[in-house]
Amino acid sequence: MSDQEPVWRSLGATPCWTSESLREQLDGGQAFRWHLQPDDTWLGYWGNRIAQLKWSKTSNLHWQPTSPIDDAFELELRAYLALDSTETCGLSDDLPWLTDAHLRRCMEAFPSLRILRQPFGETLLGFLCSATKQIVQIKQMMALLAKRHGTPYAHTSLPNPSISQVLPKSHCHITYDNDSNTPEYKFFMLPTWGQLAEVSETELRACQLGFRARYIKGTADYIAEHPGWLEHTATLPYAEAKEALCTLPGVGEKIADCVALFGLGHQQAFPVDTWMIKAMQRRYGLEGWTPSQVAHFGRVHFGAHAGLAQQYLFAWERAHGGR
DNA sequence: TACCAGGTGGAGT
DNA sequence: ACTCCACATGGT
Repeated sequence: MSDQEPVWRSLGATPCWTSESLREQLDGGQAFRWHLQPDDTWLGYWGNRIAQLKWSKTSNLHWQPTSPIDDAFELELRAYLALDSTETCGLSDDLPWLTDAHLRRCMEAFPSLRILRQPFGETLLGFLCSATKQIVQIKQMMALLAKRHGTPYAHTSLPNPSISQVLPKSHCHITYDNDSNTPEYKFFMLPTWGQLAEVSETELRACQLGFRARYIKGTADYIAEHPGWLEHTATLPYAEAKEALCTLPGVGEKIADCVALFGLGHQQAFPVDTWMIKAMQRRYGLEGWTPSQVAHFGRVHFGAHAGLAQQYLFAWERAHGGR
């Protein structure tokens, strides 16, 4: 299987996509489990899936599974990437770009940017790790948590063997067959909250979590003591889900909004981090506003899809640094 | 070397 | 209610 010619499957026409939009969607702070490979393909993990994505101007977006394909895989990928959402060429009618010149500029810079639909539990884990950390470091924490405390995927090879040569050792476990000396790779899912409850805080700290280890341990214990909490919270409307999330240790308004938006699909959530404070100062004149006030402004000004607007502003601000 | 990173919780006004 | 600060660690 490992020396088989890879077969790329088309995901169909995706208007106005760019490689920058795809990078921003996969690796711009929504998810922490997508890795750009030297051959310009993306390797990503979510739930019990691993997939590779490839974009080019001529052939648009293609993918290949890395586990045996089943009928549900492509549908799950399309749902995860929100390919069926209604944005066309970035100028979604859901957002007030007609009357907001800065928003329009951001949307034109990242056409077709979308909000991922990630599994709830792993979104919660990712953003519990996110406090005062850079995205590259959060990705490293996720990789370590998966490798040390997650469940290995059943298969041991990738369809594209060239990628295997350069995978960071922190992402996978490599063994060599005794006779042929061919490498075999093990890849790992993130630990579930049930699995995390069995891990000591000391072991968590060893995954470079720092003070966040206490929050993750506390959250794992809370969920273990409240069976069905995840499933129930996933059924709640935005305000109630956010309130429930904020009862967890280490989850305040910002992380609750990130989890509500990226993990529960609540499009009106408007997470406010340090970048968003800067953006709203510079671009909207909100000097001296508290994060809570900025979040309220965002939901009112941008409306039902405030979360998508927030992601455009976030992408723009990071791309333009101090300027 | 400082300063910053997709913050939160607790203590002291 | 608001301000200040500890909390760990690595990137720039």
